[in-house]
Amino acid sequence: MAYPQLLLSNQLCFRFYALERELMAAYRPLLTHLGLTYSQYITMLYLWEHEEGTVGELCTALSLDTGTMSPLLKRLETSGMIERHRLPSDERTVMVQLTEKGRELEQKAVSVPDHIASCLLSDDKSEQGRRYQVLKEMLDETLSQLKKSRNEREQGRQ
Amino acid sequence: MAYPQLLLSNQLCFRFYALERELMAAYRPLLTHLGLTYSQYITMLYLWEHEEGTVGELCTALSLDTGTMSPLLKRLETSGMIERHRLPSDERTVMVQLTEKGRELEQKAVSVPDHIASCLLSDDKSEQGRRYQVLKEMLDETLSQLKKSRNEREQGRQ
DNA sequence: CCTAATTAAGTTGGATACAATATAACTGAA
DNA sequence: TTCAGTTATATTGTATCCAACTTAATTAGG
Repeated sequence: MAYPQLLLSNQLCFRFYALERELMAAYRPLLTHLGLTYSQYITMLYLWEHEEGTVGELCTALSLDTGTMSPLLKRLETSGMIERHRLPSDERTVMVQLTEKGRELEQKAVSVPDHIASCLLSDDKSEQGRRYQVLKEMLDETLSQLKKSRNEREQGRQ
Repeated sequence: MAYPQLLLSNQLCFRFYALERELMAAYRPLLTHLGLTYSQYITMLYLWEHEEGTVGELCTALSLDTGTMSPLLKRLETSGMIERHRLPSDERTVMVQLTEKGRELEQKAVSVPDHIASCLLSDDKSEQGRRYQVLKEMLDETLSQLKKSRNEREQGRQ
């Protein structure tokens, strides 16, 4: 091969790409049991934490586009987990709120993180907690660096 | 909040999810310039490395389903990057090969990894290489652990 | 030799993602 | 006051993803 930087096995990014899908595969059976997809699940995580939020706040918190969020919320509403109401003070803004059914789902979701953790951690549990923490920090750093690069890129285009 | 394990900010998985999409956003303008999406790009990476491969080999190498791969290859064929031929020795198997146009695209792709690296690394370049290596290893470990868990899960179901 | 099981790709259907566009509501400057 | 610009959300179009199913070809057991 003429270009070692083009080898799949050398690529950090392919690891992220593959890992993300493998993670989703780990979540899928657990979340299917709750009647959720992963993006619906993190939307519910936000709502369990904040009780309510506008579409814009959800988009910002989950780094998702309205083109993803709007139909997703429509499906969550159809399945009875949330309600949507336009604010009387500003009819453009849509407030998303948990229904009783949506609130109750939290109980069934409590075991999900532990189950996922057991898929992520090796049988040898020693040192795992610390590695977990180090990995978290590296991901945060990488993510903020990527966002910084994107901002600079988008500034440059204007 | 009653359940700290359900806080978005505590979740390792949400970091992976967000990071993967931020990475794709970094690739998008570069790859659009080549007329590729990310999954088409890694398909080309495989082919630049191996010159050819069956649909099954590509699915295995990229951890993708035929339901993703078949239409993707159809689009790469339409855009003139690859050709597909069924093997005379086994008419079920489809061999994917680079066209001349597909081969030539490699030259234009050479700069992509460096560009992405510059988005990933902070301005302070000291120690970055080592951290990069540590991160790679942690991702590999995590990925193989996830695959192991999935195998055990699928074994258990049979 | 023949059919049942297996294998390799392709297709279909549902749900993301995101760019680009549309729509409706709000804001502000002349 | 009015309308040009902005803002918040929704919609449309293209491309993934994956589960489930289909089709065609090969293999293997009787």
